[in-house]
Amino acid sequence: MAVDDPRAHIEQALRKALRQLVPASAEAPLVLERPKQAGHGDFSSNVALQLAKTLKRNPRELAQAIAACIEAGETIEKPEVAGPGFINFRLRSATRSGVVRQVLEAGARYGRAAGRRGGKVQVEFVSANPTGPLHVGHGRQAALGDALSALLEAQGYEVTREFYYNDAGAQIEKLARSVQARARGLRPGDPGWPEEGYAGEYIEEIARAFVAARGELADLEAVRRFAVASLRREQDADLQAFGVRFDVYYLESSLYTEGRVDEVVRRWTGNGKTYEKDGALWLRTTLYGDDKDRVVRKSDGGYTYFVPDVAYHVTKWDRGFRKVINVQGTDHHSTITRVRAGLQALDAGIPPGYPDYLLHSLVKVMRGGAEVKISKRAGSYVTVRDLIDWVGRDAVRFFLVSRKADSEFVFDIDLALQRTEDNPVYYVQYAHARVCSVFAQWGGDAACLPGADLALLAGERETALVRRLAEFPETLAAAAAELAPHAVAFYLRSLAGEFHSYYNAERILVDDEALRTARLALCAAVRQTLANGLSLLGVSAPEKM
RNA sequence: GCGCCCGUAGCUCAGCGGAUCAGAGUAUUGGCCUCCGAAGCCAAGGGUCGUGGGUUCGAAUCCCGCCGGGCGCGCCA
Repeated sequence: MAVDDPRAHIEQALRKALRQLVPASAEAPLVLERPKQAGHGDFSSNVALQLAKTLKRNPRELAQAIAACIEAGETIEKPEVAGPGFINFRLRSATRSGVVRQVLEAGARYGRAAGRRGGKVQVEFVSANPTGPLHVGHGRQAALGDALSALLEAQGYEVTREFYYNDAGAQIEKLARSVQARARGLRPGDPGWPEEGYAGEYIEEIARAFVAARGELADLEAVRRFAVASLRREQDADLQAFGVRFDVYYLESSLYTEGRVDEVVRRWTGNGKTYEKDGALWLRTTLYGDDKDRVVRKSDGGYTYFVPDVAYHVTKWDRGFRKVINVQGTDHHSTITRVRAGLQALDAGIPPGYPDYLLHSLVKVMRGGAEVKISKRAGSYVTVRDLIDWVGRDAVRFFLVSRKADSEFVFDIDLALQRTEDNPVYYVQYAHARVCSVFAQWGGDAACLPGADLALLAGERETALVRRLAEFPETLAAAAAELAPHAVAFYLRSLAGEFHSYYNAERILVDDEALRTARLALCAAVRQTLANGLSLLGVSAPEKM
């Protein structure tokens, strides 16, 4: 019986060879890579290249010496030396295809880091002000944040998804005044229209609803409550339609009412980290890498926004989150240094790199060859709801998470509208539906699949598929560690592509029972892996399309 | 001006703590359904990896300069 973990097997063999040959360097770190080219085997080690310099030996000869120490067995073939000194390992086909059985046994758990405890993690994302509907930038954040959360859960973390609601402050004040003015019949730009008021149509809708509910227009506080409640409802409905749920909604106003903002300032001052200048209170953030000190309390007595921001992060720490990831737009990157500095200045033992950030570039929406400007204040922007209505939730989620977070995103509405079938999500979903269709056609009992003779899966395309399946767990681990959910989308694209090729080249439901069973087992493993990956991205895995 | 990020095929983008990548999709062109779903497959053309240096046995990948683009540089949030 071949081993279940070929990587560990090869590492052991390699380590043993090193101890024999170069005892002094035998404990050097071993990195086994997956060669990109199929001809280079299943695993590759560059250890000879790494050691060549310190040992002052020819890398290729060293590699050959190491390879000569490793014998072929039932798990691997005899390793080969290639290029400047790589040692390439090729698995026996039964070893390689053993992953099929692992997938079938693990089911929905395949790809997850079994038995690992990562501790508590909080992922904060979206955190939109309740001053308007969610725009496509929020959509990107929702897709990224939710996928990242799922990835971290798969790595054994206990994840809390959190939405920080700014329900206090000037933006909300502006919202209330805008609604009030609108209800009084004013339009944006009219004399008496509030400074930088919100001009979107939703303001008028809220104003009409407020009047219809017989609200007292002169009561600005009542208008504020009504407008905030109304927009929160709308945002919640949009998020629900997007398939994103939050565990905690944290209200900024509670930081004030619970005295947490004052407490932060007291501690800074008590630690001697503040000073008075020009009638304001300043924090010495330059002690922690900021390029200038920051105002804490303005000369008018109010706090600057970053104080509640720090107070909020203190609650994260106090709630026991030692790992926190904030998903935000790159336009917020300057706040990173400030928030971290504010936390440092508390002398509370919070590490300098706390919290982590996943920053994403803005989404540029193109329509009719022109950019649609995204701006809350302008009021004319594409909303998450628009995107969902146009191309469907699955396509929006997959698309928005298919790109590196820090690359600028061009979302072509016309393309999405006219050619939805070009969206890569359908390609992946189609592979899943195809497998389902094969099984429907077959109509047999899937219980026989785990007993399939997997050594029969030795064809070129079967080898490629099986290798790809084996990469899934490490792909997820890397994506989680690098905060890079897009890697999952690219992986699924590749897996689906290899399945489509296989499907077109080979018939699954052949007459030979043993071969048919083996191929069905492979298909079942592909289906399971596709479903697991899509699930992480919040995308459905349909049986029919 | 300063800081961070980004320049890879016509277009949209992967690859980037060196070596075993010049890559994917799309678009263009040509093939493949009497046979498990053609929303698919196979094949072809298409790029000095912005540019100029540097380090190395080896650079799309690391370092520096320049050019081009994005985002920040408030006693706004």
